[in-house]
Amino acid sequence: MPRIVKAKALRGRNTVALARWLLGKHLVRATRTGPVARMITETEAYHSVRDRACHASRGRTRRSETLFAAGGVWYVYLCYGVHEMLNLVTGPADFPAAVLIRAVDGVSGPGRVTRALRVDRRLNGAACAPASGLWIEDRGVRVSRRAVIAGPRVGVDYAGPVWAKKPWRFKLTAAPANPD
DNA sequence: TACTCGATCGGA
DNA sequence: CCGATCGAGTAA
Repeated sequence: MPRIVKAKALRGRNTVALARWLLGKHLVRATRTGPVARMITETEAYHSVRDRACHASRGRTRRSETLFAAGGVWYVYLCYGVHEMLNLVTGPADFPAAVLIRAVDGVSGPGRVTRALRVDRRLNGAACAPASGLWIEDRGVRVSRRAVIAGPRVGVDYAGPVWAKKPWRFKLTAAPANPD
C-alpha cells in the first residue's frame, strides 16, 4: 500500500543519493476527479552554493530563497520564460539543495512534466504533502542499482566543466518490476 | 533602469 | 537551427 513520503525523509540524506532514491517513487497530483499518480523516471541533483549549476550558487536571492528552506517543499521556477520547472527541496534548513523532476512515466522533459500535471509557480514554497495538492508516494516499486543510469546534467554547460560533468542526472533504463 | 541569458520545447 | 517569452541577476 502507498506510503506518503514525508519531509523528514528528505532532510537527512545527500541530495545526490536522494535524486537516485526518488526514481520509482510516484509523483501524485490532486485533480477534480481525484489523485493522478505518475512514477518518477528521471531526476537531477542540485547541491549547495558550491554547485555552479545550482540557483543558490549566487547566494540567497529572491528566487533561490526557496532552496534554503528545510527539505520537503517544492521549488518551482520559470525557465526560458516558457516552462515551469519542478524541484523538490532537500537537506536541512539553510542548506540549499533540490532535485529536479525531469521526467515521469510517459512524460519526458521537465517542462512537459509540469504541463501534464498542471504545476506552476503557485506551488513554489508549498509543502510536498497532500495538503498542497502535490506530493510523493512510495508505492513499493523496487529499483535495482543496474536499472539506473547516471550521467551529466542537461543544459548546465554555463556552470563550467567541473560542475557540468558531475554525474548527477539519474534515469531509469527500463521499467522496474511492480510489486503485488 | 538597461541590459543579458537561461536546469526547454516545438517547429522550420 | 532558431524563435518564443519573461523574470532573475548584474551592472550602473
